[in-house]
Amino acid sequence: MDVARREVSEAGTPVACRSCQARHGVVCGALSSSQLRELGRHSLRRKIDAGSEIVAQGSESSFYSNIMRGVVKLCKVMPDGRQQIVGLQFAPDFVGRPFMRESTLSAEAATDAEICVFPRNLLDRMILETPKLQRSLHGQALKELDAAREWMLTLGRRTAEEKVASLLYLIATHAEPETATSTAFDLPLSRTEIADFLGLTIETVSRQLTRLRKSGVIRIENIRHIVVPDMDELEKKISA
Amino acid sequence: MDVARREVSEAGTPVACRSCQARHGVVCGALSSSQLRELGRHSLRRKIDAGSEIVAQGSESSFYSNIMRGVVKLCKVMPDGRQQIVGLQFAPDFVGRPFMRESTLSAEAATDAEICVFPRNLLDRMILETPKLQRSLHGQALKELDAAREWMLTLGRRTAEEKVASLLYLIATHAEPETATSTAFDLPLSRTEIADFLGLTIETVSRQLTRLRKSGVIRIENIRHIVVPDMDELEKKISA
DNA sequence: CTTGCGATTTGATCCAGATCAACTGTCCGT
DNA sequence: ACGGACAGTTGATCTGGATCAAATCGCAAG
Repeated sequence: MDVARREVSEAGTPVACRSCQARHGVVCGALSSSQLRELGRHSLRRKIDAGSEIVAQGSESSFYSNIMRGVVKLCKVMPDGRQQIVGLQFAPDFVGRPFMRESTLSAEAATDAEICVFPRNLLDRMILETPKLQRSLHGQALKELDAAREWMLTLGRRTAEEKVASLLYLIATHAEPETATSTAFDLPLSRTEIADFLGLTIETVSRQLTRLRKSGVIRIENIRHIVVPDMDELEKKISA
Repeated sequence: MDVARREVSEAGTPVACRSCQARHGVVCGALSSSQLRELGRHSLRRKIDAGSEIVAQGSESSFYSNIMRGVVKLCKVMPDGRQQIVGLQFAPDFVGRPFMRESTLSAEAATDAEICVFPRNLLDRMILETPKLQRSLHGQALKELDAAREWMLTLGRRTAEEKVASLLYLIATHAEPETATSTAFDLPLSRTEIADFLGLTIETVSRQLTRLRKSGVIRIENIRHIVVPDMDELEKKISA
């Protein structure tokens, strides 16, 4: 038994995979102690710089991960370069597409992040053996599906101002308490990324942001930090 | 044993739920004979007219269904009436949202359809008891998630012409062989529904359709029937 | 402190798609 | 055959957001 693992067990915390340790994600929470130990033996905690790719679109990835800290964006790009962010993931979400070899999208760290990486083969086997894990991942897939469909409404039918308000609301709601209260938070995305998430250009994102600022719904403390004095006012801007 | 069920067993086909019979969906294919018999005892085959609602947005539905025939559209509507279709489902897809009481979207028959309806409680129990079923539904959820994200790219980044071409391609690819070859098919959606799926107005849908017709990519045999002489040409219009 | 460079904001103009308004089927029921 | 009610098409015009073009900000390197 190596040092890192012994430390965890001896500390009295539940035996966890070596790299996730106490911070259980969608995966670790559904495993038995022995599975956790086995997964831990083959997993690796990795720091990822903002902007670097975790999985490339069209590639065959041989691993899955759990987000331990930070924000991950899921992107699709067209051959001519047009880009659409199709999802944001926060700790402790699972990143990967079970039951499919090739990824149809890329996963990229939006902020500096830490992820727990484990081998695809091993987890695929565990999913088959562990109904509770299957259930857990099924649950996350359904949650992501709900979010994707909600965003389809935003993309297809909301105005630019409503789109920007929707994004701010999403971030305010999902950002980690460490970096945010419900009324102030750091934007994990650049203006370009916001535009690619909302199906807009950076110019209209910028304009709508100053519009919301001038109407008193938000304060822009600095380029990445937003204060929302009254969440109800923000919610009204979404008109839903 | 009632007549309908005896007929099925005696015909030598695998014992199936009474109403689905030989046409197994995502659910029936994953159950044991005895489960199939139990589910069959509590399920009901229903004919649904085009346009009528299967599940209402915001309601607590006490049943799930399997599509046996026809096309079902999943809709979201905003308080002011703006509407977005967030998915199309074809036989033998499963309709419902496991693990959640209240539906965040409505499911409505786009064409005349037949569905196999079964009680929520019973299926929820079976999911818990039957890893294979969980796996099957997990698979469908992931498939829908992929489709939703692909459509997010369409909604956010494609032009009106590309959107309409994307829709035609989707229908050509998914329509049932009975009503379609790869190059000719019936549209399961009205112009209004197409507009609500693509985030456009009916007028631009109509204009882009005649544009595609005039450029020779499609023929409009009648308002609901499309012929695609060369699928590659259609695919080019999607630019992806 | 200055310079340089990428990110953001702001301004001026353009245009794809929305809106408004006829017009044309098509399919009823009488 | 006729009329009326929809569903779809086509045309004219308008506009929200895109595009093009400068500022301005922020910040790291010298």
